[in-house]
Amino acid sequence: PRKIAEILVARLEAKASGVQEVSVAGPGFINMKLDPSWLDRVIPEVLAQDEAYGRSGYGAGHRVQVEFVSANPTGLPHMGNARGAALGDAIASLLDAAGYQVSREYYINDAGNQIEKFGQSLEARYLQELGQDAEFPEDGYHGQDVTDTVRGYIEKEGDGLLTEEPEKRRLILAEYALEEKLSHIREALTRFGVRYDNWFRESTLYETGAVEHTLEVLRSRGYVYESEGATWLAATKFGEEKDEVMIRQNGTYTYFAADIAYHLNKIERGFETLINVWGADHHGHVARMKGAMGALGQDPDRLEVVIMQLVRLFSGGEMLRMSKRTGRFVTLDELMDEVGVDAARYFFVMRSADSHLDFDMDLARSKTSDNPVFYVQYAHARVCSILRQSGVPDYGDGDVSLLTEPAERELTDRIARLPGTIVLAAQAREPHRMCTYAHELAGLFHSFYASCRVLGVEPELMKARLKLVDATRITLRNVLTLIGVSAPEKM
RNA sequence: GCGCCAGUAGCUCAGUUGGAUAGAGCAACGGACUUCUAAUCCGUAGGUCAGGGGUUCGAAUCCCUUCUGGCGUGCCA
Repeated sequence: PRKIAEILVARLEAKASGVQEVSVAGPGFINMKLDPSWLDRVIPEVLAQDEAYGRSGYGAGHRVQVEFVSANPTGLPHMGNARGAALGDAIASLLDAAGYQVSREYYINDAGNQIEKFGQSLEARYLQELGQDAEFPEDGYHGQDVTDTVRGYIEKEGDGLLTEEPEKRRLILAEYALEEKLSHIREALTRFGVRYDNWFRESTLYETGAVEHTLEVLRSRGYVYESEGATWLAATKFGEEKDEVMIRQNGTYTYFAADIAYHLNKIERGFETLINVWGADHHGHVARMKGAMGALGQDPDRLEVVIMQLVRLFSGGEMLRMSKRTGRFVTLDELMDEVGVDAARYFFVMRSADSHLDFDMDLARSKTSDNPVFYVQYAHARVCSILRQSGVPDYGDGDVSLLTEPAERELTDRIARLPGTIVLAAQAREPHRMCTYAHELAGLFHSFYASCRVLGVEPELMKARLKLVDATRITLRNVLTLIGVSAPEKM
């Protein structure tokens, strides 16, 4: 390889393209050293683009839908949902910045079995609250929030349901609770900084006949059969270990049947790529969902599922279990109260999705340097402080070629890498890379700060450095915005 | 049993898709505030990349295998 490299280098005419020097190194690498003036183009461009800096047209308007959180509206969003929210939103933002046309969606499971269970739980609490003897379903929702909801209902609507048909009673209570939960979920996610383009209700798939239609499509393609009183999907035909029930013996559709209809619906709405962010407890669903796409005659690769490993919550050195069933879990709201939105979002995005996340509440709660989000935010605050105190009304004519210190060059170099980093992170659907980038950029700025004074140096150099500082501000802010973390001007 | 994810410094984790001497943050140790925010910086120390085979010029990264932990393997969602 070295000899080949030498032959190539001898024939390269690099000077014309801004390359200062070409050399062979190591086992046969061809190193091209850019002309120092190459970096001088960076800062003016960043200042000119401002909020658009980092964005690119890489995705060429390709239509992508990101579906995330989609927590059952039978409870409040918990830590796992919070990770999904931070992750999904950041992935969507990354794709948007990389030039894709992105739509964020929340799938509301307002139909099916769990709603039935929800109704039973509500009914039991309702009766109990009104002094009746009612048995609480074993696999019901044990959370205190169910009782709270019921109390609120009684306060508003009274005890009229005592005389209602049980089935209708459950339906009324479930509908009431569903809307209440849903509005809490919206509020919590809004507070968390997440905005959805669409909230999609599972129930509409039944109302519009989409589920039946989907089943017909599958049937016509030879993937459906009847057995033991149930209707099955021949999943083994597309490589699954066993077939799956679509319609139960009791005539109701399974979650899987509705989910296939939902994904067909997404395709029909014109999304070219579908990205779902799911918890690890759903990973068994991935292969059969992709297989079902194929069975529908769609390209399975259009569906991508980002699986995130579960969150373990530690407080006071003790691990807390999270379960809606037992009702013992930390809600997204409680998390935001405890550690704030910025720390929470940074913590969730910081780690790659396929690592387990041990969320240390005590650490996130602490406002000390142990907390990595402060390191990055502090860099931004320092930047703003310099700009605020500079007293220089206009440094637009600053000459950035005066920036020759190693710390200045390294900082500029890293600033220049934002657009490429965003594209790579978007391609890989890995927003944690942006945290790594932000942390490195902040570190380079802190080093620069320690070795190069800005204010009070001779005027021409000061103006050049103010430009660099301003470009750092823009870059830090744009990265933080991308992951949903604020960029404070003072700390 | 089978499948997915993980195993990298004392701890928590990165590692740009197979490249050059494996990097950060905490924790430890030693330095730096008359000057733009010390929530910072500079330095020192810390490694059998879980173990073992293999692929090749070259492996933390790919393949096989063993071990450990988590999750899944429902006519639940």
